[in-house]
Amino acid sequence: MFDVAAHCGVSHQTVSRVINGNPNVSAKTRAKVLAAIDELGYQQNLSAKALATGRTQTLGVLSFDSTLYGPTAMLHSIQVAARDRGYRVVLNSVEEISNRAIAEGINALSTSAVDGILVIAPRSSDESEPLVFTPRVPVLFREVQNGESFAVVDIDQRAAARLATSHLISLGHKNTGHISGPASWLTAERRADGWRQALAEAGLPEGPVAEGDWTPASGYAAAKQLIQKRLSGEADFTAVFVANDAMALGALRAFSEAGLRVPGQISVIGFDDAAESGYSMPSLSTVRQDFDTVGADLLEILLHQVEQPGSAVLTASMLVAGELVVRESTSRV
Amino acid sequence: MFDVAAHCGVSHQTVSRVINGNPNVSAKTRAKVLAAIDELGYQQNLSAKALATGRTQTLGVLSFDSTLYGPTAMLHSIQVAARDRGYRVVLNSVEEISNRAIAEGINALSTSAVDGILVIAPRSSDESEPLVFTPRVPVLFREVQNGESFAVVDIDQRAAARLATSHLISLGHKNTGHISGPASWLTAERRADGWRQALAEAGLPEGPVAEGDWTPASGYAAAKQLIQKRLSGEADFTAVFVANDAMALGALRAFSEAGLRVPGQISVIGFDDAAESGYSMPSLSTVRQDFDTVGADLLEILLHQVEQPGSAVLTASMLVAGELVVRESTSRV
DNA sequence: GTAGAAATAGTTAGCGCTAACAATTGCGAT
DNA sequence: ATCGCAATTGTTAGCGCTAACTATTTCTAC
Repeated sequence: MFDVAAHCGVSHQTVSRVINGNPNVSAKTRAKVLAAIDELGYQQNLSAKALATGRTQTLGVLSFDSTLYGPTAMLHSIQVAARDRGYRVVLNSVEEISNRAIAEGINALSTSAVDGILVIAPRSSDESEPLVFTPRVPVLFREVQNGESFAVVDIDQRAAARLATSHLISLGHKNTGHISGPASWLTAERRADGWRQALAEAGLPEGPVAEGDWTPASGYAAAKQLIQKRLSGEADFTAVFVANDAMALGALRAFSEAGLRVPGQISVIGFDDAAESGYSMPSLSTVRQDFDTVGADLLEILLHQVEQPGSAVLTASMLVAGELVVRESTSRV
Repeated sequence: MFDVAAHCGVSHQTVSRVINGNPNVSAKTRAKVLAAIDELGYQQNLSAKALATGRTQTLGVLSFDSTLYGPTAMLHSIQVAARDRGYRVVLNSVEEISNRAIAEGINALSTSAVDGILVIAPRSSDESEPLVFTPRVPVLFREVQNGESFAVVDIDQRAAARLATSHLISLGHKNTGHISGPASWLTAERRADGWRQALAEAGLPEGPVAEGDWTPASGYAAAKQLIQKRLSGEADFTAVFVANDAMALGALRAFSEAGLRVPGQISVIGFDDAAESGYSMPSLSTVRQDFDTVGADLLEILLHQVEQPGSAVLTASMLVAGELVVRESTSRV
């Protein structure tokens, strides 16, 4: 910066003013400085700026170590939203779904010179050890455990699961099973909850449940378990709500291999509306999650706290509704 | 840091030494300082450290704006590898596949206080405008255009595509079509190239080609085009090499709707080995890409340049082979 | 007991930038 | 021509840290 200043005979402060768009610089000087910057290929040192201002124009995002559809789609939305708002993104991810891992991840990010932290990593259903961390910057969660009072913006998982289940019920299904995500995930728990609620509201019994790990392979295995229960007479069902599309795709194959026609004998509905879901055979009915809206809202709220530090922290939760997408895999009984 | 020093009656430099693991501190002093740090909840200011040392322990990753399997899997691998090596990751992504966008992305990252930059964004097949940027830090590419002399580590796209095509040829297919990725992607071009090479080596003619955009929807549409050509007698084929699994899934549906049995009448092979591919009906033969190896190798080379700045820049390209995964969608003629 | 080396701790300067204030310039009104 | 005010530009200090040096203590060998 001093080089640039020397090169065109002004003070370093004037250069700083030009770079930061300060209006109190004459057009002539500005042009001169700009030319010198260009000529010398000068680039601002962000560390020094951060040290002087205490702001880094960088947000930390704590995500989850996986290539699952949900987390990656969420990350992508956030990143685009952050860039639109002029913020950089530092990425960190947890390997494990637990409060301890999340607290560690937040701490790691908070030493990373960020102005705020967004936690989009899935939360654990284990609420025995509370999440404790000492935030130096605003922290915003996409998902919170019951009883936590952090601000949240998320898809309304429970309501969306109820929507899917109600769709099955409206088609006349009296016996609906569920293939859930891992019990350790809060999201899995909430989707299972929504399924249970919808059945209870309709006065219907809960069908058989099997647990998967979100992968197609696990959905395939879980569906086989359900089929086994059916064959053994332990439990019957004519419809299944699967907690994500990837597992639903695996389940479709398991049903097909068992000679059960979908939707003829079994209706299947998934969750996510992944790109593939419209092209399976049969194509998959599902619930679409609008990650872009959630990402934009999360960022909006976090930046509000970052940019107006004094203002009240929003604790009201904003829940975005899921959207039912009906395709071929569900039909009347 | 001065607070911590005052709190336990040492100099700030001693605190700095403790934090940075300098051995010239007595065990007693170290314990005292550590206790004070803990008590005061002190956290190091990364910006100040970066300013003083000129190093940030942060790498910039330039990715591509999408939720496509390849880019997200690659990003994930890199991020894990970087964390293992003690580096933070700043994420930036291009919206468009072009040299101009990549150069802009690199420049944006290079002002972001990073020690090195990894470009995993797909490259354009348009080589008319060369990629120009002024690196202040080491930059490593996953993919380079012909004639560029930057270091590269990548899956050997051409060889992997040849592998897939040779598999079809070895099953006796004399007429193999191709559903390609967007012509603007270098990767798509190279996969198409591999397909062409394999056919040429076997002395077979090139079957019909249709272009997609990597999505299942586009694969479905492209397959319909091929089917149309078949019906009109314009071109016949008994096998198709599809440039990624997502499009292949769409193609499977298109063939099924047209009453063409896979693999009975048409063999289909994809590329990627996405999680879903083992559970489609029929399950998809494909070529697996080992992103973890590529990610780890990329990081290795970049960090070598970052940490030993004087050393020779590796320009030799390391190409990782794809692995053939044979499932149900391919069979003998 | 003492010299001398080794281990440990403290002091000073400066990384590149911005905030706050001080100094200069330009320009219209008198 | 002179004044006063606004528009510009310059000066100084300091953000929190580490590098390089200097000072002190501790230990060993004689």
